[in-house]
Amino acid sequence: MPRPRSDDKRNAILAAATRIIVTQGLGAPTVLIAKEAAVASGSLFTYFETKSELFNQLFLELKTEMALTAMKGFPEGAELREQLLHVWKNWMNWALSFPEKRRAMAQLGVSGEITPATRATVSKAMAPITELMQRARETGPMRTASMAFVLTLINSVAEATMDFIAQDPANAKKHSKGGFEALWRMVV
Amino acid sequence: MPRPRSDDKRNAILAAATRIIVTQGLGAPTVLIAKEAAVASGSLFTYFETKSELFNQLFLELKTEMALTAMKGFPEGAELREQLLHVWKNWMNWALSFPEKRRAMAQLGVSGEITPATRATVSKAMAPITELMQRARETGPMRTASMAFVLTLINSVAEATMDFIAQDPANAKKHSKGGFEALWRMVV
Amino acid sequence: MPRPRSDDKRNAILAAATRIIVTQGLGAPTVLIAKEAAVASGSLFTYFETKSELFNQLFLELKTEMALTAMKGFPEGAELREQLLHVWKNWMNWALSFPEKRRAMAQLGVSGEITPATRATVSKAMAPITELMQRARETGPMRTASMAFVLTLINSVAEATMDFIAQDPANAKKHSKGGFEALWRMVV
Amino acid sequence: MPRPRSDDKRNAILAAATRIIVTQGLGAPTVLIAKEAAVASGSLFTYFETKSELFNQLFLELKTEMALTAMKGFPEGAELREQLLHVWKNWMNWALSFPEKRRAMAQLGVSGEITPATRATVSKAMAPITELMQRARETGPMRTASMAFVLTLINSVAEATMDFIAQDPANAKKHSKGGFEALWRMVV
DNA sequence: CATGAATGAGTGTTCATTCAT
DNA sequence: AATGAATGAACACTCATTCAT
Repeated sequence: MPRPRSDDKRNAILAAATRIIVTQGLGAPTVLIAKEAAVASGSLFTYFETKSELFNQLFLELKTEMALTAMKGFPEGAELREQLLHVWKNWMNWALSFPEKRRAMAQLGVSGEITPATRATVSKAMAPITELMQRARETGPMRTASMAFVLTLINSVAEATMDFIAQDPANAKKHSKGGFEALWRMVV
Repeated sequence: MPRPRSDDKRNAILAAATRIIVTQGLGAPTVLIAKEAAVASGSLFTYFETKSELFNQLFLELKTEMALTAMKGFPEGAELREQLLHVWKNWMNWALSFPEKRRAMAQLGVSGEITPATRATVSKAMAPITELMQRARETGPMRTASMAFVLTLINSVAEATMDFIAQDPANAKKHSKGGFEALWRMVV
Repeated sequence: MPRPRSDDKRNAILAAATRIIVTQGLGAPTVLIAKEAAVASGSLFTYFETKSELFNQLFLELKTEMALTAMKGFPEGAELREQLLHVWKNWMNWALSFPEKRRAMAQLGVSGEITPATRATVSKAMAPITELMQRARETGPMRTASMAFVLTLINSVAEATMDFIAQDPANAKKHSKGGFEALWRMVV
Repeated sequence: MPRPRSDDKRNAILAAATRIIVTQGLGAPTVLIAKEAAVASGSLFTYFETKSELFNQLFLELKTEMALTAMKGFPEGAELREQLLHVWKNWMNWALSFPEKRRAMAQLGVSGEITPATRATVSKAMAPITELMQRARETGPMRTASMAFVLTLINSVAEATMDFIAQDPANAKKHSKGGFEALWRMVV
C-alpha cells in the first residue's frame, strides 16, 4: 500500500464521505462524495481503490478514533467503576461532539460492506476497552456468559445510548448517566 | 371474473424478499426477488407499487408477526417477572425459528427505506409489549428515565441477544437466559 | 372482420381514445383509454386487435365523419364559390364543435401509426371534396400544378385555419372567413 | 485537463438523432441514437440531460439553421417580391438538400415534446423572416387579419410545399415555384 | 498526479398483449 | 363476452470505474 501523495485530500474525502453518508445513505454516488470533498470524481479512486474500500477505511478510521478518544486520560490506578465511567463519558462525549461520525459509523456497521478483515482490525483497536470490560464482568453476574456475548450486549447498550443522545442532545448528560447505570447493573 | 389477486402470491413475494435480503442485501434487484418467488418480474409491481413499498410492507409484516408471536399465550394473571419471561422466550424462540426473518428485519430497520408512517404502524402493533415494559420499569431504577429511552435500551438488548442467537444457535437457551437476566437487572 | 357484439362499447372506446390522445398524446397507455371508456383493459383488444389498429380505425372514423359533415346540405346546383364556401363552413364548424376530435385527428395524421391502407380508405371518403377542389382549380392559376400538390396546399390551409380556430375560438368566424378568402385567392 | 467535452460528439449525436427520428420516429430508443452516433449509450446523457432535452435542442438547432439559411444573401435594397422569393428559394433549397432534417423537424414540431421555452427561442431566431412577412401582408388582402393567423397560414403553405418537395424531389423546382405563387396570391 | 469525459452493464418500472376465471 | 391479473421484453437513466489529456 503506497501512501498517496496528499493526506489532506484523503482526509477531505473521508470527511466528505461521512457527511454524505449521513444525508444520503451508503447508496450515494461517489461523484457526490468527491464533489463534497472538492476533489475531482476520478481522484477519489487514486486514494481509495473502490467505493467499498473507501467505506472500509472510513469505518476503521471512525472506530479507531472513537476507541482512542474513549481511552484518553485513562485513570490507570483508579477503581473499576471510575475507570469504566471515564471511558463511558469520553465515549458519549465523542458521540455528542461528532453526531455525523456516530451516525455514519452505525450505518457502515450494519451495511454488509465491512469485511471481516476490517472488523478484525477494529477489534484490535478496541482491545484496551475490551480488556476493561473483561475486568468489569469478571466477578459480576455475567461472569459465566461468553465474553463475545457480553461485549455484544455492552456494545448494544452503548450504541443505543449514543443514538439516543444524537437525537435528543438536550438531555445528553441525563441519558449518558442513565445508560451507564444500566450497563453497570447489567454487567458488574 | 379474472384471476383474482392472490394472497399466496403476495406472500410468496414477501418470503422471497426475506430470503433475498439476507443473502444479497437491500440492493438486490427486484427481478431476483420475483424469480425467487416464481413470479414474473412485472407481477411484483401489481402487488407492491415500488420496491420501497415492498420493503415497508415486509418490515411491517415481520414486526407484526414478531409482536403477535411474543404475546402468544400471555399469562394474564401471573407475576411481572413470569410475564416478561414469557414474552422474552416467545421472542427469542421466534428469532431462533426464523433467523432469516430476524436478519431481514434488522437490515430493513436501519436502512432508511422505512418511512415514519410504517414505523408508527409498527409502534401500534408493539403496544401490548410496550405496555408490559412500562409496568416493568415503573418501580425499578429507571423509573425516572424517559420511557422512549428505556424502550430503546430494552430493544437494543433484545436485538443484540437475537443477533447472537442467530449466529450461535447452538447456545440459544443459554444466551436467551443471559439476555433476560441482563434485561431484568437493567430495568426492574 | 367479424363485428364485435356491442357497437356502444366500440364507440365508447373510440371516444375515450379521442379524449385521452388530446390530453396525454399517442403514448398514453391502453389501460387509460379503457378506463376512460369504462371498459376492462382486456376488452379493448376484443374490439381492436392492437393499439395501432385502434388508432387507424379512429383516424378513419374521424376523417370520414369530417368529410360527411363537410358535404352535409351540399347545394348541388349552386355556383362554385357558394359550394366551396358551404363545404368550408361545415368544415370549420365541425372543428369548432369538436375541438378534441380535430386535435386527435391532427396528432394521428402525423404520427407514423397510420398505414397507407388507412390513408387510401380516407382518400375515398374524401372523394366528393376532392372532386370539388378539382373543379375549383380547373381554370385558376394552379391549373397546371399536380393535383396532389394542390390538395396538399388546400389541406394545409384548412388545417392551419382549424388549428387557429381551436386555439382562439372567440374569433372563429373571422378566422374562418379569412382562411376561406386566402384559399380562394390561392386556387381559384 | 481531462478530455474536453467535444462539439463534434454533440453534433454527431444531433445528426444521429435526426437520422433515427426519420426512420424510427420519436419513440426510438436512446441506445439506437447513441449507437448511430458511435458513442456509448451513457455519453448521450453527458451532452443532453434527458431524451426530451435532446429533442428540444435538436428542434432549436434545426429551426435556427433553417432560419439562417433562409436569410443568407438577403437582398437588402431589393423589392419585396424579390426579397420574399429569395427567402423562399433558400428555404425550399434547404428542404431539398436536407430532407431528413426537414422531416425530423416536422415530427418534432407536432410531438408535444417541444417546450414553450424552446418555441419562444425559435420565434426569436425566426424574427427576421417574421418581419419580412409582416411587410408583405401590410398592404395586401390580409392586412386586417391577426398577424399570428397570417403567420400560421404562411407557415402551413411553406411546410406543405417542403413536405411535397421532400416526397417528390424530381419536381422540386416546379413545386417551389407553385408554392411561392400560391403564397404570393394569398398574402400580397 | 489531477481532471472529468467516456464507458456500458445494471436497475426500477411500464405496458401491450395474453389468458385463466 | 368480460374481466383484470400475469407476463416479460423494452427503455430511460445511473454510476463505479477507466483513461485520454
